Amino acid sequence: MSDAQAPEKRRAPVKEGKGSKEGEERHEAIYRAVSDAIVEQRLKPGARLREDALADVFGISRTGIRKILQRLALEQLVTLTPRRGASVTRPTADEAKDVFDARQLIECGLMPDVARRMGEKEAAELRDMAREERQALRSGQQSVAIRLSADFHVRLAQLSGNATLAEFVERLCSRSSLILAVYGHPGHLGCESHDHDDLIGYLEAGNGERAKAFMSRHLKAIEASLSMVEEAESAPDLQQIFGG
Amino acid sequence: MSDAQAPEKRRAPVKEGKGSKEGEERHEAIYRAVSDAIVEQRLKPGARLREDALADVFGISRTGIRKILQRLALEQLVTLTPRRGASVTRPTADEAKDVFDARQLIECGLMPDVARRMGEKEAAELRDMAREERQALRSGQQSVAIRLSADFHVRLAQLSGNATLAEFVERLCSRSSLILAVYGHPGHLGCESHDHDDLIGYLEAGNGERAKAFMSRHLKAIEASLSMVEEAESAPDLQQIFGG
DNA sequence: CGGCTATTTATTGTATACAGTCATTGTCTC
DNA sequence: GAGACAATGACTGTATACAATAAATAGCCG
Repeated sequence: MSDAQAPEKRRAPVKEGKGSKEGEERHEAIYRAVSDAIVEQRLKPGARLREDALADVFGISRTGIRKILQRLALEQLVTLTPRRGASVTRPTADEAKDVFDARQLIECGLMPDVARRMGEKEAAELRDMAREERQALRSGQQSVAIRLSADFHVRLAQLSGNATLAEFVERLCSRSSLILAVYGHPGHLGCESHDHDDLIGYLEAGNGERAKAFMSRHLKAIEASLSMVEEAESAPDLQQIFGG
Repeated sequence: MSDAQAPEKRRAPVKEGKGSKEGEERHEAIYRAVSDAIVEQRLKPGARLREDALADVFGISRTGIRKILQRLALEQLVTLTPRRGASVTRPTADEAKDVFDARQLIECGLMPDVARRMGEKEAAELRDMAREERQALRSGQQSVAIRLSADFHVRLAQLSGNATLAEFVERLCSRSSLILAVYGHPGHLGCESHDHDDLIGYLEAGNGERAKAFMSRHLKAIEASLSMVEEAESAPDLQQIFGG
C-alpha cells in the first residue's frame, strides 16, 4: 500500500464487533432498563441520575445517556432541571389526580372498542398476564406486580386498535406506577387480584358497557387506596433517620 | 498583555455575550420555529431535515439540533429513520383516523369540566382567539388559520384544569394540523368560521352537555371535510411538477 | 445499450474535550 | 461562635472531531 506514509496514525478505535449497528437496540435496552428500574422503585423518586455514573454503568458515553434521559423526561418519568441534572420524578398529589382522571376518561372510553375486537387469542394472552401478576404478588414482589399490572392495562388499550390512545395509556400507566410507588401503602396493592380476570370475562362476552363500568370502579378503587400525604422532601431524611 | 505569545491560536470560541445561560430559551425558540414551520406547511410532509442545514440556519451546533429533532419525533411531527435522518411526518389515513377518534374521546369528554370552570375572562380570551382565526382566514392565510384553530382547541383543553389531558390535546392538535395540511382541500378549511364562537356560547352558559355534543359534531365535520386519498410519495413530485 | 458492482460522497451516530455554572466547603471577620 | 464571602470541586451544556453506513454515481461486463 503506497499510502502507508503515516504509520503513527492510530487505527480505528473499533472496540468490538459491535460497531454501531446494534446501537439502536442497545439504546432501547438501556432505556427500558432505566425505565423499569424507576417503575419498580429500585430507583426511588427524587434519586439523582448523574450522566457520568449511568454512562459508566452501561458502558456508553454521555451522549447516548442524555438522549435516553431526555426521552424519559418527555414521558415525565424523570425531571430535568436546567443545570442540576436529572432525577426521578416525584409526582405531586395534583399530578396524581390528573393522571387518574385521564385514565378514567381514556381507558373507560376504550372498553367498548376493546370488547368489539376481543377474540379468544387475545383473551388467553390477557389471562396469562393476569396470572403472572397474581404470581408476582403472591411471592411478595409488589414492585414487579405494579409493573405487570401496568403492562396489562397497556395491552388492553392496544387491543382497541387505536395506537395513539394506546400510547397515551402507556404513559399514564408508567406515571401511575410511580404514583403507586410513592403514595401506595406498602402491604396493599391497589388492584384487587382478580379484578383483571373479571374484566376479561366481560370483554370476552362482548359486554362493552359492563366492562366500562367495571373499569371505572377498578380505577376508582386504585385511586382510593392511595394515601395522599406528601412524604419527606429530597434532603431532610436525616430527621427521620436519627429520630430527632 | 504578557500572554500574547500565541497570536495565531484562536481565542475562546465565545461568539457573543450569550455564553450558555440563554441557551435554554434559544433552544425553545428554535423548537417552536421548526414546529410552527411544520404545522403551517412551510415545511411540507416528507421534507427532509438535515442536521447540518438546520444547525447552519440557526447558528448552533448539531448537538442542539438533534435534541430538538428528537423532541419533535416523540411528538410525531417528524419521523426519525435510523440512518436516514429526520423528515416531516407524512400522516397515513389510519393515523388520521386514530387522531380524530382520540380527539372525539378526549376533547368531548373535557367539555363538561371546561363549562364548569368557564368565567368571563376565559370566554373573552377565547373570543379573541376565535376572532384572530377568522381574520387570518379572511386574509387568505389558511395555513396560519389552521395553526390558530389548533391553538384554540389547546387553550380550551387547558381550561379543563387537567394539565395531562391538555398536553395530550396539544399533541393531537399538532398532528391534526399536519393531517389537514395533507388531506384538506386547499380552498376549504375544516372549521366553520363561527363554530368556535357558538361553542364559547354554550360553555359560557354552563351547558356542558350541549357543548360536548357540539364539539362532537364540530370534530366530525372537520374529519368529514378531508379527502382521504394518498398523495404522491416522497420522491415522485417530479411527475407532478413536469406534468408527465 | 442495460443491468450489476465498486467507489465515492454525503450524512448520521458516537465519543471526547472544553468551558461555564452551581453547590459545597473552608476561612476570615465581626 | 455565627454569618458571609471566596475558592475549589463536581457536574452539566455545547461544540467538534472521527468513524460507520447508506445513497448515488460512475465504470464495467454481458
